[in-house]
Amino acid sequence: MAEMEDGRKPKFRRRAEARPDEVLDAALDLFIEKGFAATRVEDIAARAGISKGAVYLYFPSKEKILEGLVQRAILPIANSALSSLRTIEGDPRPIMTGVLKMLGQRLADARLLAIPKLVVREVLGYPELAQMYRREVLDRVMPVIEGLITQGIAEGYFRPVDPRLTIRSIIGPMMLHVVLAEVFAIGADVSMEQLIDNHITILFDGLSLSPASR
Amino acid sequence: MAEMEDGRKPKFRRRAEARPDEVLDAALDLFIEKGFAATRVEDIAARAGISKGAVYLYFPSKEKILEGLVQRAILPIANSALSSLRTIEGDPRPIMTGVLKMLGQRLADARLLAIPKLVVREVLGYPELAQMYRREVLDRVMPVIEGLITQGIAEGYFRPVDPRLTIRSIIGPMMLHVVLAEVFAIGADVSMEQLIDNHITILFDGLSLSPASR
Amino acid sequence: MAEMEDGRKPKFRRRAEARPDEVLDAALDLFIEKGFAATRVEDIAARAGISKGAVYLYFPSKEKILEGLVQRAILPIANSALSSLRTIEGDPRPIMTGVLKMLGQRLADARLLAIPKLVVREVLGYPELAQMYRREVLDRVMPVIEGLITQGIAEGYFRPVDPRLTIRSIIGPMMLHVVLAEVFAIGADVSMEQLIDNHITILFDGLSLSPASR
Amino acid sequence: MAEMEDGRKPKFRRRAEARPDEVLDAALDLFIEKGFAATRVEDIAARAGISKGAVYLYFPSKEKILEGLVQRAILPIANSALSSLRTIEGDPRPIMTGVLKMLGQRLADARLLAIPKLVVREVLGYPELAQMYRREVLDRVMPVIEGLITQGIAEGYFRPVDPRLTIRSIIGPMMLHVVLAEVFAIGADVSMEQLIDNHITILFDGLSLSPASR
DNA sequence: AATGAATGAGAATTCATTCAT
DNA sequence: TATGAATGAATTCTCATTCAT
Repeated sequence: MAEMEDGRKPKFRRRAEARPDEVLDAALDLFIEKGFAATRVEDIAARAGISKGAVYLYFPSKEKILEGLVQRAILPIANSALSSLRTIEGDPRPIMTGVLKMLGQRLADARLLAIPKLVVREVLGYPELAQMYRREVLDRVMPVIEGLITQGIAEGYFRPVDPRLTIRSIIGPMMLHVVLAEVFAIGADVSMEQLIDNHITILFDGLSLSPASR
Repeated sequence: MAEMEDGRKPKFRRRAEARPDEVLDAALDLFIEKGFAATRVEDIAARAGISKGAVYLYFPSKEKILEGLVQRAILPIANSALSSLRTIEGDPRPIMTGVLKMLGQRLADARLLAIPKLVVREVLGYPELAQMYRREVLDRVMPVIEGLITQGIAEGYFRPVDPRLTIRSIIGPMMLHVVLAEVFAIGADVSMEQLIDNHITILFDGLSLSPASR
Repeated sequence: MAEMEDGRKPKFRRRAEARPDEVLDAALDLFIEKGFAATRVEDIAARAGISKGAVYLYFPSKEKILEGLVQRAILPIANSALSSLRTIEGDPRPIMTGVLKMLGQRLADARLLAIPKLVVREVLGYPELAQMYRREVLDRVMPVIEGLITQGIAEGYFRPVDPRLTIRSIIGPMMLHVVLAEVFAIGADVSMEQLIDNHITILFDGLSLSPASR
Repeated sequence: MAEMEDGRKPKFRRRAEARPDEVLDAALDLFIEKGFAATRVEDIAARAGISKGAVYLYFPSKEKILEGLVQRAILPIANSALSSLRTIEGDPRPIMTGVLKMLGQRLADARLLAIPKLVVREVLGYPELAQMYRREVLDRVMPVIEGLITQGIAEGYFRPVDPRLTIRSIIGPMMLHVVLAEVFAIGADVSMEQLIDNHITILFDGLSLSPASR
């Protein structure tokens, strides 16, 4: 399509409105692979198929690429099903189960997972990244789950636990699973689905065998 | 020499064998504060009260300081009460509760927590760090907890869950709590004790209100 | 096309031959403001209201813009009243006074003054600029003034001074005034007119109070 | 002295307290020759006989080298004979003549002259340089000369001229001479001494031939 | 003629590591 | 042992210039 008759690669590709996104894609790959600090702007450029200078046409600094990456990832979350979730009457457990499975799917997508990983890794150098992530993602998602808990308690489905703390009991296991797998290569053979199934049982009904079933 | 007539601090610890440890202490402080990459060897030296060159008398490279830090932190864990824990007969729940509280205490100690944080953050650049941490810490601690679960199931205290997955349900909430607090400044007002209490209830008895208590 | 229904400025001067001049105008403004090195070709283009690429249609390099600027400023000087000044008989002092006042006026015009300032500032990088300025301006103007001096001496109006050196005594004060004001912000409240009046008195009659007037 | 037995150049030269000065010397040479912008830090290092990195041991930035250069040049001026000049009674003309000759000598020293040249050339980019030079040099020197004029007027030696303007008539010619010679290569064959002699005549007694001497 | 995306050489600065003392 | 001056590779960012459209 862009090949030239004489076989040379076209040196310029103009009016590429997709460029910033291509840069972000390249950067994400490399940040995942080597981390932010260890990735050179030149590497990003090379992977995006453009020159070093061209990167600076779209992003004023390497740091802004990181920011752009987080921003781009965050946008769709605002519109996600999750954040618009408003529980109606009735048992919140099926909904909560659904939410967990959805989160599980997202965490299984490497390019989606890469963003919070980046944020966590780079928080010391770029604390505003974590603030942004918190504001746009956590502050939207966590209240929804807390709402489910609160409602479940009010309607007599759940024990009178502290919703803010309970959210950690709900999500934490998935997070630990990711950390073990990604950082320590532990449990790579275990699927997120299995984990969620096992976890939901414990979460809702407890680890203890009820005296009745003994 | 130690006369201090001139008012300067006497140079105690000449040829002190504690030097490497002082370097590690200094490094730990700085790695916590600014991260590995952003910490200069000169900063470490300054905080340790020695010269830049002297650091290299004890550690052949900056990277080896990081390694030394993890190694030093890991040693006592091998000998810790936890890893030598062998459950006797009977209900494993009190023991498990004790283990969680002990972990909670450790996570509350910034200098102890700093090590896994470092490992997580630097895993891309120094994967051998994570391997070491896994081998020395996780591979010792996790089987103990898994053992408790397995035993609990065998003795009829616990539901027949998957022990390897269940460990994530047990520890995960504490980890998420740490991440939320440390990275996103969420829930700084919540104490680890409160979290553990809330979590233990759910963990053992489930979120659901048992039909009996309704 | 020139309808302006959309409210945008119509692009008058299509293919205008005035373009190079507009580029020079823009460049002069910016060179005055920030200096040659600190001015980007893109800035010049923006101020000239054209694209970066278009600048290169008129000037093959940034350096040639500088050259063009000096050249353009120099042309009218060759044809100026000054250079065609041929002293007639009689007292050269009124003429010399007139010349000084004219120079004073020119130095007060920022855009005119900018050219020698540029030449002086950029002489190290572009010595040919200084040569050009010398050839076209100084080598035309200085002999005229020297001629006035020589004639004044010959006709008995002036002391038998060295005309080549004396020209420095005539023009120097004005130049120092400009440097003090422009570079060091000294004497911004003093007008060139005042300076010239004060200077002419001294120049013609000396600082010393004549014995007669004592 | 520093030669090694095997003939290799010594790589390190330690505890050189003269280093900053050597860097400034090297920088001055290069700034004179090529200007500030066109001089690379690496060039300075090479000429100072050290590595690029070593320059940054002594100066935190290229800009600070420039600043240091001006600062170093300025220091002795505060203690110079000129600034401590306090006229006693009597004819100020011999003193003024002496001052002019002293200034003339200074302007003839290329390394001394280089500083104000630098300041003038770089004022746009580093206006604080000009402020410093003004504060430390001009604001000390100019009042002294103005004082001479004022005193000369008060004691009846000088015409009632404006001292602030007259200082331009006194110094300006020397400055123009320098500019013509340095920038435009005009009058390289004329010595500063000749200029001063010619100028002093005009300055004190005027260009005009007094009617008496006609 | 005109555009502006793209290039790439170049320069300042940093810092882990070395080594003369 | 200890120092800290010195090194130099590495990296970010800039901008004059080119050229496909």
